Amino acid sequence: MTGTDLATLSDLLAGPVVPAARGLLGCRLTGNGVTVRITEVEAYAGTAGDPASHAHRGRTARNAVMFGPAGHAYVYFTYGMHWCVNVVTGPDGEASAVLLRAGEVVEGLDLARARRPAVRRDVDLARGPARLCAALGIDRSVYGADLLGEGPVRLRPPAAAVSEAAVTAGPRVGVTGAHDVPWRFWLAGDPTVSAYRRHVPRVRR
DNA sequence: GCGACGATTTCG
DNA sequence: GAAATCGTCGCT
Repeated sequence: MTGTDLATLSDLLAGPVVPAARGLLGCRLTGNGVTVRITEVEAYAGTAGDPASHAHRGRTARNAVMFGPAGHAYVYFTYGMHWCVNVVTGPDGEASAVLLRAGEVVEGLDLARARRPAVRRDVDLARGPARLCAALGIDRSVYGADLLGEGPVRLRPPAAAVSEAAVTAGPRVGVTGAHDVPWRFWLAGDPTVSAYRRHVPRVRR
């Protein structure tokens, strides 16, 4: 993402998911008084051949917003306690999206600390998709919101341009399949990037 | 209607 | 290493 205006960002998000994911690095996401600079993302394709995507088996009530226009928030609840947020990408009718996995808190530090009482180091405030949502106060109410609009949760272009050389790619975290697809992107060396963990199936009892 | 499991985090 | 905790989706 080298452009600095909202229209450029909007156009990028309406295109293919991988460039959109790369372009989201460095963007700023503000949620309820806390702003993060996005440092780690993952791309998810729609129904076409990405078994890790929530839209892989087609449209449901939960993933419906993924099939809509780009720039809206796909928020989902997981593990019975955590929220995660995606930015919908691609043309209307195609269900691709980018999971926001981590960010650096650049505004509202005290508020973020209050929302994440267990955290000791500031770099951990939004280091992980559910942590990022907790720090920004994102929950079900944000589902479907236009992030390029003027709501309580807003996505804006980078304050400073992010060079392609600063971006590293690797396999996505925690997904059940498609370990060979390098669709996780992060800013190399940034301390707020989350740790890589392979998917581990839960043990039944 | 029922049950397995998850794009996770935290604590021991 | 394992618990916490519940919405979602496919059907055991």
